Amino acid sequence: MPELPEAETIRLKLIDKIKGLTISGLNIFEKKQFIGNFNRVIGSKIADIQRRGKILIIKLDNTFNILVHLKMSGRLLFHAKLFKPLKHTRIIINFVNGSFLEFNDVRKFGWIKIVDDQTINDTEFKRLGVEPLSGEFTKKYLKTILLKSSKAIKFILLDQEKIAGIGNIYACEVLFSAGIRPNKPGRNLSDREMNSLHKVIVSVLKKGIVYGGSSAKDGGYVQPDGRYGSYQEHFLVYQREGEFCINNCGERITKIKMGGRGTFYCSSCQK
DNA sequence: CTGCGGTCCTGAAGGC
DNA sequence: TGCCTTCAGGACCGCA
Repeated sequence: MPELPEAETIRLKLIDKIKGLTISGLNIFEKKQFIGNFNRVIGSKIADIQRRGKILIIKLDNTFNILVHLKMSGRLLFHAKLFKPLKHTRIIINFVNGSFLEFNDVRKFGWIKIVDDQTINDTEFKRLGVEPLSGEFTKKYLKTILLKSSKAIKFILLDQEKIAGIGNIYACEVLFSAGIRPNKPGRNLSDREMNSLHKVIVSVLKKGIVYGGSSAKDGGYVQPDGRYGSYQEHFLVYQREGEFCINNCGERITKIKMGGRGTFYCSSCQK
């Protein structure tokens, strides 16, 4: 499912393809997934693509932005020409040069929103926490949010109001790399564990970007050209239930449910 | 305020 | 073969 590394990969791969293109029109096949006034974007040019957490921000040359959240099964695909809508194509953004951007989403959880700059600053991102790959995400910040919460560390990592961009896959991978049990209360982490956690949040997310994101077994994520990411080949615990831990501790990977989400960890290496 | 569980949605997979 | 159940899960909503 698209988390920060997947959204960032899409941003990096899409920017050269669509920057400078003029929008000629939109096809909206699933109304519930489109929010805002599409007239605001017709005739405007793509100025830039940015990202906030898991949300892509396609900035236009006026004061408007196209926000995209892919949720679990969303895909953003670029087609140079002659694109025919597929079964799960929900929205198409057409460019005057004949190319298209396709928003495809099997489960219909994702959305596209048209918002102006003011709305972005005042409401849209107001409740999002710090960017984990920015200078704002310091050890001090992490320690502060952890010490304030008695919630399980995994829930804190998934809380977009604290840190923006971590989803279920990267939360599992981060906690394994930090040697911390997913259900350990945030405020019970030792100073050493907090330092380790800070370090691996950054390194695991960066690694996800290097590998072009993760196209997990059940996931819908692909890059804008339709190709898979390869981070799933480097999963240490996610979807590895019953397999031996890579640390050769002799233990097998355990799967539990936390908040209805699959949670994978090594009961020997994660304390 | 917190925390918990239901909801949305579809297709794949498993059970009988 | 075919039908039914379960599972995947981010964000939001309502309730205790």
